[in-house]
Amino acid sequence: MRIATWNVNSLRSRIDRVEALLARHDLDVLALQETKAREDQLPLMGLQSMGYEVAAAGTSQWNGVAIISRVGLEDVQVGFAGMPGFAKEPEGPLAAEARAIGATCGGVRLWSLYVPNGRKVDDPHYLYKLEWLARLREAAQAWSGEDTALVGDWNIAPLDEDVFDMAQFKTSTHVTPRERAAFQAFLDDGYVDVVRPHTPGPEVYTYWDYYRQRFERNRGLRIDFVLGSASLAARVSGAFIDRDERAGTGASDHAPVVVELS
DNA sequence: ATGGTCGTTTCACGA
Repeated sequence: MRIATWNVNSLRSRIDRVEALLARHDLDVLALQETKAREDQLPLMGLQSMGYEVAAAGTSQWNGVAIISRVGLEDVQVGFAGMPGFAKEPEGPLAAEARAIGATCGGVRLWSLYVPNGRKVDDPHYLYKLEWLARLREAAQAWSGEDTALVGDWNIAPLDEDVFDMAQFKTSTHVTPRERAAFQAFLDDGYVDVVRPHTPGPEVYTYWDYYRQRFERNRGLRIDFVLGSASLAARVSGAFIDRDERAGTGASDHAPVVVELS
């Protein structure tokens, strides 16, 4: 079975690329983030004709997650228990955000995750990000004994080598000790980064900003991950980052990450 | 400190 995750940065504007990606890598399951579409807006006919089912949640604006599968799509769940919303004002109402969708596909429990960006360290979104990750960790502890994959855009670069220039991130989110500790907590609970062992070499970026020709100059970040529970990690026979998908015009700013399971 | 580029039921905002 072959699974993948991709921050597509608008599913509607890149549906042709999604269909090509599924075919090119013979994918059984594809988790998407930043779909920027409500479920009723999705162009599904092409996917259905290819034999895939789709589960999605989101708005037309900037968030949204989806799972595309041809090996079953069961027990779909939008959000996890305890997932916080974001309050625009202190004590204000919590806005529900479509940042997580889970489903069982081919016997694997897969979660497509779009971790909050955090914006600036002194922004309320930063604490929201940390809270969101803490609640996800609590939920994920209950799933660690099964074949579980936590995949998506984590908006954290866990190691200095995951950043093209740490000096440029001195005051930025994505690299702060608290964010890195939040990521490490999943590893402490037994989840495994199943991609890194299969991508030797110092440059393993999955994201390059649209500004300043960052891809052409290979100035990127590694922020997209597939974390597997122990039993799932034992099934991983290969993995790669599809850099070619990021090249040229009309690309998402993220590259897909593909994992092969035996 | 600033600005650069995408995508969105866009002339502003989030990434």
